[in-house]
Formats: sequence, C-alpha cells, structure tokens
Amino acid sequence: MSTENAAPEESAGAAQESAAAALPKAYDPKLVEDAIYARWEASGLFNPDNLPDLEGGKKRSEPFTIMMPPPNRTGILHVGHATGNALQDLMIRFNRMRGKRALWLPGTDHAAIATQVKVEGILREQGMKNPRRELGREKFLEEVVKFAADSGKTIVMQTRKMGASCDWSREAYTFDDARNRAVNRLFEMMHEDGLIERGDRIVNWDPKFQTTLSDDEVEMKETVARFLTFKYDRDFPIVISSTRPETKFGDTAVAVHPDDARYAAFVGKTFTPTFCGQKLTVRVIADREVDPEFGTGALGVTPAHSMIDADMAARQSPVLPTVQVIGTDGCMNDAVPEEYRGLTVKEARVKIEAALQAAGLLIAVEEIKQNLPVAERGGMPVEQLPMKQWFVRANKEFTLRQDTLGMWKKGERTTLKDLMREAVQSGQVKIMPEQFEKVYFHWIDNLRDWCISRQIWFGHRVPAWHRGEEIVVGAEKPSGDGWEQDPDTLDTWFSSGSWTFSTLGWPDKYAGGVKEGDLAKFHPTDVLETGRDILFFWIARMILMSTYALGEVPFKTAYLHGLVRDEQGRKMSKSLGNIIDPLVVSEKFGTDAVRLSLVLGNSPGNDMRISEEKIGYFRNFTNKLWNIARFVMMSAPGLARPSGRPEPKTLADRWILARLDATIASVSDDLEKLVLSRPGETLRDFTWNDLADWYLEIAKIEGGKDEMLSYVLSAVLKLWHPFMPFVTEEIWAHTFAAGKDDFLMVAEWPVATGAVADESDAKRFTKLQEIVTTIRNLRSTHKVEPGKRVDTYVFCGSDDAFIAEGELKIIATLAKAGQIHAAACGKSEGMPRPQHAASGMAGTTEVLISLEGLVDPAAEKARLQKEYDEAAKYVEVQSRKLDNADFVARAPEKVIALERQKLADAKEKAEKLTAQLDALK
RNA sequence: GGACGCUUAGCUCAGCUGGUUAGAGCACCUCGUUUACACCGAGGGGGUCGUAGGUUCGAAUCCUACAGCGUCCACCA
Repeated sequence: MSTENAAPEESAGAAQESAAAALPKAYDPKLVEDAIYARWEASGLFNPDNLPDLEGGKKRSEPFTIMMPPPNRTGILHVGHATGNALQDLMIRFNRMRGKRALWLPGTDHAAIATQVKVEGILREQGMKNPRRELGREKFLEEVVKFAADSGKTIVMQTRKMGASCDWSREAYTFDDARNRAVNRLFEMMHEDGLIERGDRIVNWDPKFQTTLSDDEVEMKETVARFLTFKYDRDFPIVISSTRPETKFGDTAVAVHPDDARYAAFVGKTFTPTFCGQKLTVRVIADREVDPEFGTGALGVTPAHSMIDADMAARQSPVLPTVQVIGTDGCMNDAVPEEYRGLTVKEARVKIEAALQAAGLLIAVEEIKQNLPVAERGGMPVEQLPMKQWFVRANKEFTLRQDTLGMWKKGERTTLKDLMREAVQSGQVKIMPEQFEKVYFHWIDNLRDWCISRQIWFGHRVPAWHRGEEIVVGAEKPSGDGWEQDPDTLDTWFSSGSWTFSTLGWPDKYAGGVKEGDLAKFHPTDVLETGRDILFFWIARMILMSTYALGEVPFKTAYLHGLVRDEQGRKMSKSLGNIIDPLVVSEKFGTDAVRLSLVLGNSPGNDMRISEEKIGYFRNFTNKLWNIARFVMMSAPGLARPSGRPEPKTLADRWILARLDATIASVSDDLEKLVLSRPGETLRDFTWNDLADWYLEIAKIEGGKDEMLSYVLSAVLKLWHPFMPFVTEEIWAHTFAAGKDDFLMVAEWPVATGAVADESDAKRFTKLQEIVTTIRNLRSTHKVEPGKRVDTYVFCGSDDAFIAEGELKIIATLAKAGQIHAAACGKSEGMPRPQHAASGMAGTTEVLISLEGLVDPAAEKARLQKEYDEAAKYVEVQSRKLDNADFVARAPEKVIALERQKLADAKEKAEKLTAQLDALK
C-alpha cells in the first residue's frame, strides 16, 4: 500500500498534470458509474470475508451488519427504496472504512398478497375475467412465479445502479428453500409451545381478494352512513340503532349499560322477535362497554360480524351463540329469509330499511360520519366473519425454550407480547427516533391474536396436514394415506419476521442453542433501517420472532426514515404524476447527487421533500468536488499518497489542518451515533467554504503546497466516500490509487491528529477573512472597477492579532488591493491616513480604501451612520445588561467576561465610526 | 376520543443539554469570461423565531394554555 518509492517526482508530476488536463471540466457520472460498480463487485470486497487486514496487519474483528429490507417483487424500486439504500450504504461504507467486518445482506420479498394481486391485475388487463378460476392453482402460480422472478431481477439491477455495496454472494429471497425451512421450523416450534393454534374466530375478510387480512392490513376510511333507529318488531320492548341493519339477522342479544335504569327490568330476559321475516332469539344483556348516551343506549349484538360484539358475547355466561348471515362472497347467506339471500350487503341494507319503513318500525334516520374498515390494499370494504384460521397468540403464556440463548431466562414463563415489550424497554433494541418507542408500546398493548393464514396461493404453504378431523403440524407429510396439506398460505410478514436470522443460516446453523457460522459472526445485526410505516408490520414482528426463536434481539437499532414527498409536500403517486423515479434522476444528475439529496436534510422519523432542483444542487456539488481534485492535480506536481500529516508552513496551513481535524472528529462522531444528515452538511461546508473558497485560493498565492494538498484532498475523498461513492472512487483512481485494485472503498477512515492551530492562529485567520471581506464590500458598494487596484489601509483594533507580511500579500491578492499599509495595535501613530477614502469596519479593525472621489458622499455617510447606529444601540444593550446587578451576581464568570469583551469591542467600533463620520465632513 | 410531532427569511430547513447583534441552501438584486469549476466566483437585501402567559439575571431554546397543520392509534353500535 505504499507509493512513496514510485516514480521520480518530476515525471510523476508531469504525468499528473497531463492526467488532470485529460479530465473533462465537468464530471460526467454516466461515463464512469457502471464501470466503477463492476470493479467493486469483481474485487469481492462487498463480502466481509474478503476484506483486507488493517494497517499494521491488524485483523478485522468487530462485525457491522445490516440486513437490507427486501423490496417487494412487485415491480420496480421507488424513491423510498433509494433513500433506504443511500442511508444503509452510508453506514456500511463508513464502518467498512473504520475497519469493521461490514456485511450488508441484500434480498427481495415475495410479498405474497401484494404480488398475487399485482399479477391478477395484469392478467385481468390481458382479458381474463377471473384468472384464479380460469387458470387453476398450479398454472396461476406459474404466472406469479414468473412475474416475481422478472421483478426480482429488475430490482437487483436497480440496487446495483444505486451503488449499494451489499454482499451479493449472500443474497436471499423470502420465498426460497432456506427461508421455507425457517418458516416451517418456526411454525412447528410455535405450535408445540401453544403459540400457534387453529381456531374459530372473527377475522377480517377481504371479499374482493377472497382472503383473510391481519388487523394491520385493515384501515379505517371515513364515510357517511345512514344511522337507523328502529325496533326488531312491534312487540320487542327496546329500540336500537344501527348503520348495518342487514347484520341484525345475526343478532343474538341486545346490550345495555348495567346502570341504565331504563332497561334494568329487561336484563337477563330472552325475547324472540321476528325481524324482517326472520325469527331471532335475543337475550338482553348488561355490559359496561355500552355507552348509555349514544343512540338509544341499547345496541343489537352481532357476534358473527363484529369483533367487539364477539368479545362482548364471550364475556357473557352462558356465552352468546353466533349466527353468521354474511358469506365469504360478501353476500347474505342462507341463514336469512329467502328474499334477502344472495343480495350484497349494500342491497340488503336498502331493502331492509324499506321493509322497516313499511312496517312502521323505523323511528328515525340520521346521516352520520362513520369509519368503515377497508383493505389497506385495494381500499374495498372488509367484512368481519367467523372463520376457522391459524392464529399466533400474543397473550398466551408459554415457557421459554431451553435452547434459546438466554438473553431472556430459559425456562421462564412469558408471553410474546412481553418479549416484544422487554426487548425495547431493556434498551437492547433502540428505536430511532426515540419517540417511536411510545408508539411501539402502545401498539403492543392493543395487539390481538395475529391471524396468519391466508387464502391466497402465492406464499409459504401452512405446514399442516389434514385427514378428516385429524391435523398434524410439520413440514413433511405424515405417513399413511389420505393426508392433504392445508391449502392456505402464511401471511408474508410471518416469513419476513425471521429475516435477520433466517438469512444467516437459522435453523440449520443453530444446533442446541449454539450459533454457528454467519449466525455466530453477524447476529444480532447492528442496524435495521427502514420506512417508519412498517414499524408494526415488520420491526415488531422481527423482534417477536427473534426473541422467541433465539432469545436474542434481531438488531440493536431500528432506524426509521420518513416518507419521501414531492417538493410541495405531497405523497408521490401515479395519479398525481409527481413520482420521482430514482433511476431516471440518477441518469440525469448522477447517482451521487441523488444519494446526497436523499441523505442531507433527512432526519429519522420525519418526512422529507425532494425535487429535481434539490438534486441539481447536489449535482453541482459533485462537480465542485471534481474540480477541486482537478485543481489539486494541476497545481501540485508532486501529488502523492500522503504517508502522514505534513508539516504546516504557514498560517493558512495550520488553519486548514485544524479545520480538517475538527471536521473529521465531528463527522466521525456523528456517523458513529447514526446521525447521518449533519455530517454531510458539515463536510459540504468544509469542502466548499473552507477548502475551495479560501484554502485553494491561498494555495495559488503561497505555492509549494504539494504535501498539504495531497493530504487534505485524500482525507476529503475518504470522508465523502460513504456519501458519494462513485465520484470519490473515480477521483481516487486518478490521484492516489496505487493500482487498479486499490480502492478508496477500503481505504482507512481518517483520524483526527490533534489540533495544530492554536487559538491565536484561528483568530488571526478569521481576522484575515474579515479584512478581505470588508475590502471587497467597500469596493463593491463604491463600484470600484473590477480590475483596479486601490491602496488600502488597515488599522488593527486593540484586541487584534498581529498581521504578518505573508498574510498581507494574501489579503492584497484576494481583495485585489494595491499597496497595503497595515499597522498592528498601538503602532499606527506614524501611519498616514488617506485623504480621500471609503472606510469600513472588520470587527474592531478599521479598513480604508483610497478613492479619488467618492461616488456618493451622502450615501457613504448614510451607510456609516447606519452602521454606527447599530453599534451604538448594541453598546446600550450591553451596558444595560452589565449594569444589572442580578446579571453580574448570578451569571457565570465566563459569560460575564464574554459580554464585557463584546461591550468593549462595540464601544471601540462606535468610536472609530464616529471618527470616520467626522472625516467625511 | 387518545397519543405524538411540527409552526424560525418568499421557499426548504439548521439551531444538541437556555447566554450568537438568530444561521445555511434555493430564489431575489448588483458585479464579474482572474489559467479548478458559469454545474462558477464576489458582494448585498430580507426574520419582533405561530399566539398569550409563566420560570429565569437571561428564552427561538424550558413550562402552561390556545390556534393552525400533520401523523399514528382507537372507534360508539
């Protein structure tokens, strides 16, 4: 890794110069990105097992692991994926350069229902009416598998385009054989522990896609509903209300509040009213959940079609019977009178209202706002139906297995809910941003049993076998004849819940509670970075699965990014036409620019806005860095890979090294803490302001900067690499790379070497900048011709650092001053003041430029007067503050000293401005 | 109904545990073809930090209430 003894300096320099000249003036990402990615991939360095030892031969020991949230194989990557990729690659590349064994494991998600729905849609567009029926299970699945395969390929290609340094040799798919073994094993274990059971419960049913849904897949949509107040029949003594009269055929009770005097006499009695031609058996029950203020204070209880009613029914003794009146097709079933059978719920609702009206039973109709449960996917209404399904029991007590790792005590009684809660409460899993932990706990508190069986075809088949009434759980078909595998598939989140450990070899690499291979090396993972919208769907379920199966958390930190919105803050959607396709903008502006625009200004949990304008800004920045490199290559003929920190020769050298050190320290510290936006901003400020605008300009003046420029540029490239890998790697190849196989990607992260500029250096440099700015300002306001050099006089204030000859030359050049007359504090007596001059203040330093005739004396006077007024006002404010006895008595010594200094400076400034004003007369 | 978050320059946002004469980028105005960069450089204008109280020597920063916006959860049959 040493280049010190390369070619003789001169020829190396010449080569460099011509190389720089050969570089185009503008960086063109299109020409280099694909080739760079191909070289990275070919190097094998994405695989942590191939990473080189550290300097001094030290082995990499500490792992750093991220599991890529597998994108759904439903199409193409969107800007949300690109955001995740940029953030994860940033963390991975930083930690790789820091010397860790960095593993970023990629993959894709079969996404069961989402993919099947997508393919059904495509087949319908192609003319099929009912693809599932027309094709049959086997043929239909072939179509889905084919689609998923294509989609998977596209996604992997797109992930490469984004520059993701993930280990493709370990790529996983949620629906491959290894993941299937994990799913089956988990199902068996949980079944053995009584945590998975088959039961008759009320489930969410999607009549359109003909499948159950979990609670999290159901959303509430506000709608206007007709709220009917009526009686079942003339003789029934209680008036009830409902927005869904069609379900009343399934009523088995009327519930009232136990303290409601109006109905107390009826409680416990059973009636047999006839509702729209159907004889009901209705018990009047008391339940504290009933709100006596709402409606009539009495409600018809329909245990078959409402989870809440079902809960109420279960609390009764004896338990209320369940009468199902709606079928899986979303239509009234045979349990209702003939005239209603086969009607959709909507049709039945209208018909019943009319019937009640005709019979004189309808007392009132009111339009009310109501939240209707609809499918998260598709938006169609969801029915609650009683069905026999498989459930994960969140509240069931069980005994922790003996072969878990013992982060939780083996053999103890617990519940899945408690495991999920404790993982975060104990601090073993940290959620960023922290406020999401509350949301997480709240979700756990409200969690019901999780229905995991789905009636769709694409997915992991439930590992259970039926023969008549017999059921056997297991991946293998039981011996004997007549066994049929359960036709249902598992909720896609059941399989993705095991993502962090199934991808590392579980269960094969987990014998008797001992982790082996990758599982031992990389689990628990370090960070799980994903969108905040899947906190419940996925984060919570991974914690559940991992703590249950391994007794170990899946990751130490869950980092949740917000939604990416358009520049007006709207969600991106096809219908709005405001979608930003990461690949399209990468093509236009370069991948690095896209990545920067997704990382800078992005804080965990908060939505962020993105626009082409913003990406364009970062494209400009990549070009800026490119040109900084071009400049360094041209102006430093001895450019070479630095072996250590060079010896600074001038004030500017000491200053830039100190600034670089501070930048390295701050950027490293932030990235360690997973603060990802601020370090990018810190770096940008350093690169653009300190380095390009000041140091490089000074380097042109001072010269002899080969070592300094080599050192600073190489550090800057390393610091930027995790943020914008392509342009930095490309520059590296043209500058410091020892050969084709020497990648910046595995260069070691810079270390702050300790401040080299003391406080007086920093102060002197700041003063230099202020003086330059003041002169430029004077020239600009007095419209001095651009090329014209004017004599300049600088009178340092009482607190100013001495300005040396070398610095005067810098000031003169940067500010295009002519001769500079300068005097340090207390040495200005002999120095002449110009006759005709424009004057200004750089802090307490007076700056005058000699002018033949002022452009506008009145304007100049007004300008100085304004400046004086501000200074005078500040003097007043500060004086008042320091005259305040309470302030002087209570504020800390340091603050008081600081305020005194500010007052003194302001006074000095005001005095000098007074003199300047006088001189104008 | 409950919880959480946001409200700082025309726009997008920084301002960590209270002490800056309140910052950046974009946009805007003026000037500039100086051999890294016009995907650039130099200079400039622009904010009583949502409102009202409170704590404090001192509040954009802490507390309370209110308003507006947003998100999540629950859901009254």
